[in-house]
Amino acid sequence: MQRGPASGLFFEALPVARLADPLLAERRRRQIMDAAIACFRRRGFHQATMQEICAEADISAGALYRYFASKADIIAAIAEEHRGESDDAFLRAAEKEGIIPALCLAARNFFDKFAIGDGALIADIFAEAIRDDAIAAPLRAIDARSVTLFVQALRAAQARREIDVTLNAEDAAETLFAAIEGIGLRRAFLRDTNPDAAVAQFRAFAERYLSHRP
Amino acid sequence: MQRGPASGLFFEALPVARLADPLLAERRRRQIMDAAIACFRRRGFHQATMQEICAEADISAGALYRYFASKADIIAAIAEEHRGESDDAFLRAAEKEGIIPALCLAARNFFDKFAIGDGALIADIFAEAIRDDAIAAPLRAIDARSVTLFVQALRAAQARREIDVTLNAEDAAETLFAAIEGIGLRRAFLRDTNPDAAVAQFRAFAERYLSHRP
DNA sequence: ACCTGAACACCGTTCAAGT
DNA sequence: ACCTGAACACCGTTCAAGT
Repeated sequence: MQRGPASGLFFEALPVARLADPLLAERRRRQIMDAAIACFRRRGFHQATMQEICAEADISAGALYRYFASKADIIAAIAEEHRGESDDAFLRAAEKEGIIPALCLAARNFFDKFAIGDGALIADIFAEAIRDDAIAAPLRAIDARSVTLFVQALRAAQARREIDVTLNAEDAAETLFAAIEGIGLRRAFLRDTNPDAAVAQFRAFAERYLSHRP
Repeated sequence: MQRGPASGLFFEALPVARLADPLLAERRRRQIMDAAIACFRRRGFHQATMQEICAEADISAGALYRYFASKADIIAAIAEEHRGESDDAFLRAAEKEGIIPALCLAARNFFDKFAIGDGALIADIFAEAIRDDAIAAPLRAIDARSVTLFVQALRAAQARREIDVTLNAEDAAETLFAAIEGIGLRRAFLRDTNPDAAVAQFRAFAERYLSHRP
C-alpha cells in the first residue's frame, strides 16, 4: 500500500496497455492469480508478501507488475472470478428442482469457500470493497447480475405458487443474499464452517421466509 | 505484522505485567484507543500507520507498546468495546415494547456504525477474527452473551404468543444475528448505509421470519 | 517485448538511553 | 516507572539494465 510519487494521477497508463501478446498476458495473469490464491489461502491477503507470490508464481517482482497494477488489483481479479461462476448452475436448478433447492445450491457454493479456508479472504474482500470503490465497482456489476437471476427465479416460483405471491421479489432477493453472506461470515467467526450445517440453517430460514402467509 | 526474534514464545510477559499505576494505564489505553479509532475510521486498519496513531495520541511508539502488544491487539480492544454496549438497551426494549422493536433497536445500533463509516473496519475485524483465534476468542465470549439475551427475549415473546411458538429460539437467534450482520455488510458494499432503510429491510425480514405459521 | 533484481520509500516493533 | 526516538528487519513498488 506504500507508493511512489506517481500515485494519485488520474490517467496513469495501466500496465496492460503496453502488452503485446494477449495470450501470454492471459497465461501470466492466470499463473499469478493461482499463486496469489495459494498464498492468500495460507497466510491471508495482508500477511502474504509479494515476494512469496512471486516465488510461488516463479516470476520476478518487476514482471508481476506488468500484469497487475498492485496487490489490491490481484484481490479484485480473484474476487471477480469467485463470483461469476455459479450463476448458470443456479438457473438450471431453479427450473428443474424449484426455488428452495436452487437457493440452497447457491448458498452451498458460497459456504464451500469458507470450508476450504477462504473465510478471512472473503472478509478482506468485503473490507477492501467497502473502503475502495475502485474495487467495489466491478464486484457490484457481477453481484447485480446474480441478484437479477435470483429475482427472476423468485418471480417464476411465485407464478408457480411455490412461494408467497405477496412478497416483493427484489427485496426478497436482497435479503436472501444478505442472509447467505451473513451466515457464512458468522459461522466462520464461530469456527463452524461445516457447509452442511450452514446450508441447513439457510434452508430453515428460506423456507420460513418464503412460505405462504396465513 | 513483522516481528522481532522473541515472537512465537508462549509465555512472553505481556507489557501490562510491568505496569504499576492501573489508573494511568487505563487513561493511556483510552487515549490510544481513541486515537486508533480516529485513524482507522479515516484510513482503515491496514492503511493507518502506528506513527499516525502515536501522533494522534500524542505519545511515542515505545510508550504505546507498553499498553498494547501489537496493532492487532488494539483492534481487538476496540472490537470488544464496540460489542458490549447495547445489550442493556435491548433487554429493556424487549420487555417494554415487544420483541420486534427490540430486535430493530439492536439492528439499528449495528447499522449506525456503517453509517458513520466503520463498515470497512467491521469487515477488517471479521477478517482478523476469522484468521486469528486469539482475536476471535474474546469477541466470541461477548457475542455469546448477546445471543443469550436474544434467546431469552425470543422465549419470552413466545410465552406471550407474540411470535411463532414452534420456532427454536437458539436457531432463530443465530439466524437473526447473521441477518443483521449480513444486511449491514452488504448494504455497505452496495454503498447504501442509510440506517433507516437498513432497519426497514431487517424489520420486514424479522416480521416474516418470526410470524405465526398457518 | 519481456524480464530481472537491486534499490527506494516506506512499515510495525524493539531497546538503549534518558527523566 | 515511564517515556523517547533512532535503529532494525521487514514490506510493496519501481526502474535501470539485461535478453
